[in-house]
Amino acid sequence: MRQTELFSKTRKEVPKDEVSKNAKLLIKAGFIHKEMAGVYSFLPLGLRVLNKVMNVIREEMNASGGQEILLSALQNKEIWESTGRWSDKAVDSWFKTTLGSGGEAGLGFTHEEPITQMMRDHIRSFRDLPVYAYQIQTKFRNETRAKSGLIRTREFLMKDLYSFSRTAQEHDEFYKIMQTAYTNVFSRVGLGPFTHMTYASGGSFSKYSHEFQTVCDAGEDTIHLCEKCSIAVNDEIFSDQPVCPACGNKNLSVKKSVEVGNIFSLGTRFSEALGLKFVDEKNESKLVIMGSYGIGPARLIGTIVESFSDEKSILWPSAVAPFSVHLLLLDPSDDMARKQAETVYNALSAGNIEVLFDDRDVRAGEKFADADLIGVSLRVIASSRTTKDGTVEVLDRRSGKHTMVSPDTLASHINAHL
RNA sequence: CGGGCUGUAGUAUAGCGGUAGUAUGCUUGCUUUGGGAGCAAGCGGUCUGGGUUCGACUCCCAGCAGCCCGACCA
Repeated sequence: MRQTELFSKTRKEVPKDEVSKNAKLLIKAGFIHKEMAGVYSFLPLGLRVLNKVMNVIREEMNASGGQEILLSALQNKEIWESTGRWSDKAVDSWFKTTLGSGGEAGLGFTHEEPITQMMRDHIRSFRDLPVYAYQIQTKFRNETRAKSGLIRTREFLMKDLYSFSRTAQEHDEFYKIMQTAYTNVFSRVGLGPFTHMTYASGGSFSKYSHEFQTVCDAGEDTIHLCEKCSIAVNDEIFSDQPVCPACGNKNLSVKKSVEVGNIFSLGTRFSEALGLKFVDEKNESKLVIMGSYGIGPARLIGTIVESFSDEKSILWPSAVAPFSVHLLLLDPSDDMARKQAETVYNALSAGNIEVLFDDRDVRAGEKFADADLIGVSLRVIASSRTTKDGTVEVLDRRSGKHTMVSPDTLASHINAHL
């Protein structure tokens, strides 16, 4: 993509109402737009990152047997009444709205109820199970205090997968598959080294659940981490579970962290309330065993920025970078340099390498500053200097190494560094 | 939801009960061209509603919005 055609702008100063590093940088670099407190829109650059994150998640969910669906955001009050979760006392973060016809509807903050209800149409026999369905969809939670940029918002995307199993054993097997899938997701988006499976409260569903917590100063959670096992215990249950659940280590270190994912065993809480049953091999009617598994893709982006940036620049992990290469043309008025840059741009694009081409008529300093901010790790520079011997300069921001590369071998050089 | 703070050009800030200033941005021109360059001219502003006052951006009240601390986070 040519930067002259990118409508979003970088800015030198950030609006004073942003405090968190992730929101500051993402707004400064033109990835997101703040709509109101706790509500952000995605601009072209931000959407590219979001799509990459969502595709990583999709690939892992699909590989685990998940089938993608899309449930409605508007929620039927009656279904929620049958599980006791419609009242504002039970759930204080509901956004509710009045229908033109006079009734009430809610904007979904999660989807256990509607999917359980829906599955009654599709699950009858043990032959129909197990079922694993997921969606990536907008959730609404009326947080009394949004904060931390993309980490805690009122409207946010969530990948939520729901599992429907015949037996507790079948459920447990899938639960472990999800643990692996989640580990893969966080590892692929670059957060693996800082992300730890964490024992946590099961909320209203069960005694315990598992969270995936990324150690990060911007986090709102506190965990007790076993450095040996990379497993942690959430502070909320630490009094019940004061040692590492895997090795019994008592020397756990206290860390601030962001909850980037969680997985719950739901048992029959929802299948019972909504009557989701199946007939087993012996013609006996049984309740379906359920689980739910969530990841917030936008929160994940916020956490990635918190983890891989300084005050002036982002450095995206390559799997989620908006582009693979940022091509800078430094002397746009030099015909030779422009021609070289155009040739490189066309060649890389033809080789299916995603290139952001800074073809703007602005000074080198501004291009460098913007490129640092936007955060693509591989930078290719064409200028009146590089036309002299026909090579272009490649900077790998991760290592800080500059290399002069001939345009013929550029594509393979880049593929080797992605 | 309790407590606190703040609303001045697109953005960031200053100031004052009496014609609102600076930086940045944007427009135009000239000069520049490997780290947000320089000069010149121009564009653009007091959250909303009441009150006090001869006069309110400034003081008072309310509303709305935003931020911070705490509580909450299924």
